[in-house]
Amino acid sequence: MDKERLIGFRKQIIEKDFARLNAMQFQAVTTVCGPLLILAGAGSGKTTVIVNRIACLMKYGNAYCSNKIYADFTEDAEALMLRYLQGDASVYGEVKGLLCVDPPKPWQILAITFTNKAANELKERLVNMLGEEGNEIWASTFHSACVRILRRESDSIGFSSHFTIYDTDDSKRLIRDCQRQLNIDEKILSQKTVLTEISRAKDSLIGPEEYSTDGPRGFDQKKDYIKRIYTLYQQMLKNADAMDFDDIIVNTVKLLQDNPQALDYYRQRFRYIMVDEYQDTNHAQYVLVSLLAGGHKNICVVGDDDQSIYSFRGANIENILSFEEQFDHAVVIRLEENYRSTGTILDAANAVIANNSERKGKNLWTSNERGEKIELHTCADEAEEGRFVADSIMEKSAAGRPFSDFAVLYRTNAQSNNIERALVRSAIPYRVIGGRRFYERKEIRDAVAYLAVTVNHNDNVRLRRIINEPKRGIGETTMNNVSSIAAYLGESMYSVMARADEYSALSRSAAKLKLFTEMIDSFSARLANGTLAEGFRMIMNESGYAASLSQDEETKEERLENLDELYSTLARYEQENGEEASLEGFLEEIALLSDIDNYDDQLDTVTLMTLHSAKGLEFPVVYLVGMEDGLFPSSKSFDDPRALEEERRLAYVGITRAKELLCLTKASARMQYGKTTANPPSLFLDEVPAALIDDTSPRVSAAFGYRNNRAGGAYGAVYSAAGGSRSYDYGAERFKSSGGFSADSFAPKKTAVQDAFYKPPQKKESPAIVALKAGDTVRHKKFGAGLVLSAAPLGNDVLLEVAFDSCGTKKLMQGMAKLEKL
DNA sequence: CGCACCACAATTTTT
DNA sequence: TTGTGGTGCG
Repeated sequence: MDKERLIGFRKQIIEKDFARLNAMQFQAVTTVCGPLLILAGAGSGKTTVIVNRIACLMKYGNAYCSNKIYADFTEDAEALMLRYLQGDASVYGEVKGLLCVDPPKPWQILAITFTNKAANELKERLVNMLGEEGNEIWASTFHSACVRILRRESDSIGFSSHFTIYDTDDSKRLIRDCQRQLNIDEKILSQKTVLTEISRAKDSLIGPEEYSTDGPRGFDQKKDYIKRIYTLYQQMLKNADAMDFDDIIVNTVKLLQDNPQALDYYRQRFRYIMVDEYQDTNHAQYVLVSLLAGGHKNICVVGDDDQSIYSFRGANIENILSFEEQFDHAVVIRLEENYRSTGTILDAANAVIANNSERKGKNLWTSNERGEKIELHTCADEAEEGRFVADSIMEKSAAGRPFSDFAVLYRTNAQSNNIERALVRSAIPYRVIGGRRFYERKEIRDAVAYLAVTVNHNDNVRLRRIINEPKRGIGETTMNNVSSIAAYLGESMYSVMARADEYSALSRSAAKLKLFTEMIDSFSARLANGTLAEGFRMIMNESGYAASLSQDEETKEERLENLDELYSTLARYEQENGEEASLEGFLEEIALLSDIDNYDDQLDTVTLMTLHSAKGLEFPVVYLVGMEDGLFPSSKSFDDPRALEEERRLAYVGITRAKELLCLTKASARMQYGKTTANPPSLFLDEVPAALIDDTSPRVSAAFGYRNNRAGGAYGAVYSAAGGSRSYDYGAERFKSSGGFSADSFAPKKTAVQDAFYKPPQKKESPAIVALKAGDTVRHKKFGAGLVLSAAPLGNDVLLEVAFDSCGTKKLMQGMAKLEKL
């Protein structure tokens, strides 16, 4: 009937449905046809837009930008629409046909993020909004989406469907093996160089054959070496039925390029594609996205060129800068209203980033209040910097902020040390994200290697890793012999080991080798009998690995606890996946897992992490420490303007993490690599308008140094008495998994039967908090005896002020401090 | 083959 | 300062 009226109604209904969005967000949500670039400034509600855009697609298809109508527009229909418009949701089922134009099935939507955490959050929000249908949307990382595709299409790419994924550490080992096999000295060419060079080549979709040996001045010997290593490396991966992270993308691209049916299938399948953090994509990922979007052309990318901080890893900022040239008829929408930070913080961020030239240009604004000035504090050295931060946190926490409000961000992981030390002294609960990650720990990698070899006997890198761990008297030479024989016969190392007695070169260790493969065989065979977690326990016990860990008194507790953690992760995985659970599946999941994925914002602790890890997060109070030239910006960026711009983007990321308060600190002198250096103030400090800064540094010229104004400097004086305690383990203690994987039960009795060894972890009860009041005397593990001056309840804990005989008055959280009442 | 000792290097790292 | 990896001896 009246087409215009129907379309008008439709638009009104959609507008009402998304009325919570601002104008730009609304546009971004409803522009669903064709290429779209959403430039989303920090804190501009990017995730909200992504979630709502998908919801909009599911509910209305492309109704907002289409004139199609699939139903008769009767008077009844008009009445229904009116009712719906007035808020009567019960008629949705009846009006749906009128509102919706070609809605996609949930599995036709592909939403790509960079971290598992982001993917899971997205999924969760989609399920909240759309119900169970949300679960069927492909919301995943580049890597897991590609793995899914590759496993399905494994026949056509020459891998098995259960190929192994090698992470950076595995890759490094393999590179080392290749280098040794080719007799290329690591002094001439470091593994690191080779690895980044190969990775860079893969990012650019350059295979070993095409890899050029030409440098700027013709033939380049190093490049020739790299080409040879690259070739062998790929061969070895293939033999091990393994792919590294880059291969996962590269092989998917290859599959789509070489296999028209596959390309066609996935183009049909993914009608709508969204890519988050587009500024971080590399060339291979760009090609992948273009291939997939080549059919429907419904490609929406979201990103912020000002937050591109991963170019050192191959991210290509050009992808986002020239999106409009790469995708015809692309629409660009800018989200510039910031909902996160105070005006002051935002002004600072804008002022800093304005110094960059390689950018799309964008000006964030906010209607939030101005807020407080940005605090700048100069400290004498890094220890004082830590104390300043700890003290400031203590003060604000006493005023009622939970510890989870605070984040301390730094340029390099090494900087966490001083901060940790100071936080421990004040008994402030904290956790460090990144640094040495859980899955990078030796015992975890070993344990995982056992599982990997049990599942895939051809996993040579992992096989070599555990063959002599614990000691089985099988060394490098033996394994090299095995490897040569295997290469010569074209068989796997594992099968050569299983028949070791047939080869004279292996005669001396044949028995040991056979014993090992028989053990692994028996693991594989028995794995089907019980739960995976039990299987893990069995493997750890019978391989002797768990027992070997308990040999070292120094480290056994922590390491066994880490095994506990892995056991729990496996048990949890099993619980979540039920029938579907498999060891292969578990290994894949953890191969694609990162540290930030485990970041739990529910815990009431201060968070310490690098600026890089902080991207995507926000905190009410942010400390940006080490604002010094040479540290941040890093000295390595001094002679490269592009690198310096990336550092500046990093500063921008850091500043925009803060919601309410931002505090910048620097130290006049800092111990780096065992030497004390004096770094000038960071270039970026000058770029923040002075009017936004409140400088609380001690009022003596920093040039005179720490010694000269010790007496006058507030912190120098207060803290000079606080020396002493070197150990700083109890702050972290709280975050170790507790109890269960009892160290004692791992006593090295190798013959005893398994069961006694590896007990699944159990929760330890937290010690009851004894009521303390002013006047009580207490004993502290490190500080000794002291008198309680005050006790004030704070959250679930009690803030104590204690005068210690040995080191003066300290503020402590009772729950953290393990005090003994005397 | 295993262990002890010394040399050396050392941003950032979503997968 | 920290951690890793190579070398050389028993």
